[in-house]
Amino acid sequence: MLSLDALNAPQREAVLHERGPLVVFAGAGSGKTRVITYRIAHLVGEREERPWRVLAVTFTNKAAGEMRERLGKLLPQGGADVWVGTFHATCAKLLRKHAAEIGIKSSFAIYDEADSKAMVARVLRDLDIDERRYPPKLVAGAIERAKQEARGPDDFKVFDAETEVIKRIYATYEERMRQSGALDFGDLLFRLVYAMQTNDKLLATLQQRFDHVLVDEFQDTNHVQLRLVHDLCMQHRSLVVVGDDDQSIYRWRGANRRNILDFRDQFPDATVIKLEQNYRSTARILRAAQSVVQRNLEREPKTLWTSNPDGARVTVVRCHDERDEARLAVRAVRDAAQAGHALSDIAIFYRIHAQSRVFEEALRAANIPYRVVGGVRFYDRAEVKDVLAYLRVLENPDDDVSVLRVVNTPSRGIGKATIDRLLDTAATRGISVAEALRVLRDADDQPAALRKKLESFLGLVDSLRERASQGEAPSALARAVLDETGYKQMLETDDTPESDARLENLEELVGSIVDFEEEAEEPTLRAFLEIVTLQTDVDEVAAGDRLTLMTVHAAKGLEFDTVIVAGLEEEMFPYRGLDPGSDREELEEERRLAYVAFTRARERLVLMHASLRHLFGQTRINARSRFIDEIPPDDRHEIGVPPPRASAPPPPRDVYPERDEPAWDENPYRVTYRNAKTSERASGESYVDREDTDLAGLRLGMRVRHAKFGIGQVRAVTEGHPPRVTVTFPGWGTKQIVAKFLEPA
DNA sequence: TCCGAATTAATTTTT
DNA sequence: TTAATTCGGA
Repeated sequence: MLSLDALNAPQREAVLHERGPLVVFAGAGSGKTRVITYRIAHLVGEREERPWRVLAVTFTNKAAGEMRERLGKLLPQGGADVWVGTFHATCAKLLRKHAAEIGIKSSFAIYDEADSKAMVARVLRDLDIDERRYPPKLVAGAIERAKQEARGPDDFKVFDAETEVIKRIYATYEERMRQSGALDFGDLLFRLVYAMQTNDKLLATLQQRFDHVLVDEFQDTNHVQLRLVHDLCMQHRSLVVVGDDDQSIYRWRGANRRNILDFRDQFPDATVIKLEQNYRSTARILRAAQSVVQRNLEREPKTLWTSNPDGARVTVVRCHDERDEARLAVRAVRDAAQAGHALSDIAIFYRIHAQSRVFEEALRAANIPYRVVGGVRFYDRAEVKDVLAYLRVLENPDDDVSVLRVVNTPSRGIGKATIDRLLDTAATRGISVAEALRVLRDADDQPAALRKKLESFLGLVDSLRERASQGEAPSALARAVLDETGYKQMLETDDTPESDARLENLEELVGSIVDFEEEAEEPTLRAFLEIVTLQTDVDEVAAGDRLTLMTVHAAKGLEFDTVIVAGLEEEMFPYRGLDPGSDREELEEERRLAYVAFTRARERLVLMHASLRHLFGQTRINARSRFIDEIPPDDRHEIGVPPPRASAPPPPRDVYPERDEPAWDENPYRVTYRNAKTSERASGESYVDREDTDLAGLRLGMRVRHAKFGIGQVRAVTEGHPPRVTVTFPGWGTKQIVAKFLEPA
């Protein structure tokens, strides 16, 4: 008997919910995963639903893994049969199962973003389109977005000459993908949705397939994902979606918050449950987070509360620059550790990866062990991708992107000229690159030396493929690739520190294949390749007691005793990119991001901002983030270096003594702001801080005149060659202006 | 074909 | 600033 004692009233209601669609708005730390796992346990354990007819979808492999683990505890038997997986893995599974009806090979390769980009580049070449006018990255992005909106090449939205060209590229791209027997990430979802839409029999089959569908992080779904979920559950209409519109931080990846906000329009008979009790954070931290996100206009009304104690006030630390910030962060870490927090329960968050370096240096100097989450992923490393490309070619000879990747790696004298000839042959005859290789090898009009090189490459791949088809283990094949293609030798000959690291990575790759063979139900090469592309995050082994450094995005779903958020300055967080779109939506997403960041903290929240910051080789001076001032003054206390004076020279070095510093909480520079300006800015009227630091003769907040744009207000000053200033002009928006074109007004 | 200099661009990144 | 990509010359 499953005990529901651990659940509160709304949680229990969601778990026991009987019929029809249900949307659960689950605030941060309100126990949403618990609701999903208990509900599944209840369905299978109490209501005797068949586990293999229950589908739970997540976004990340990590979330899926956690769910499966928690389910295993609640449901000792049957838990393993429940379908728990990411959108992509679930679709891949269904696509392989129904490949014949859909008209694809069940051995399809899965292309990641880099592979798609390579494919676009190739199409560009075939169509003789300038790469600089149509950067592959941009075009691949457009195609990806189209697929997220369930639009094929024929439905691609065209509104100018450029999109017309992209549409053409898209069509050819699709053709080449088919030829290569490959599906990209977008295809995994779109092809299934499309197949259901065009094939009634398949639709009927799949609608029968699951009795219950549950979706986690529903606020992050995009259009196809909604369609997929909708189509899969229409028969039984047992759909439970769980999410938090305030934690929707992937709009730029196609996520549409409307999916959760308007769920009741899509499913008019939907039940709505809100989980508003937070079990994670102190009341003060929760208030801080809420007061920021509450300023957003479009959100589902809800108020989180907690029975946890008030806790300490949020610490706001003013720093001189990013190095000072790192130094003070180290102090905050030590202080938290002294208060009994394990390093593994402390994290430093930043808005962009570029901020991590200074922290790494400071932590290394301070001898504090840390790990950086994100950055280059294991399976994205060039050498790993190379070896995987060989393996993919063994599995699927027509995988053009992989063939092109390995054909001259290591170098075997098959250079650009030859590859051009290969691509031309493939394009004119409508065959794959692998087939074109054979054609050229057998062509009498080709130089004998070239034909010999091609023959040796083909012979190598064919013999490996032969071994693969004889059932040789994936790990043995990987070793064979390393030894027989000369890849390993190439690295050994190199004998640089980098090549050593690469060899180590390849050893690790082989090791991971061995692990896979021991654990997987079906230890085939195909299964391994699928896992590798769909599972981009390799779970690092529990690496001891370490501090965590990561972006706020990466922090979603995690929690720590102490959270330090760095770089809380205007332009930085809220971040504003190159052309400052003063988009309301963008600012609201930044606010949600801050909400996510703050709500990760259980006990201590430290917010840091620097008066001056070096970024991308420039010096920027920005006011501290409006998000700080949006926190109720009673819930924060402010420490750190004194604010710079107007026109003051840069503070002398000895203002920041390295030694003999007073303890963290008796900092003599402690200042508290509770003046009129705070409330003025809180209402969004002004970006101007009390700081009057100047640069290039222009000061923050100053009114300036520009010949074309008229009078505006200085929002940021950026040192460099030439110095630039960010100015907001009423009616023109925010512009970056070279300082000499401005004069004080 | 390959290497090093020049040029360019720069959030966030679940799969 | 840095890192990736492109370009030009040997």
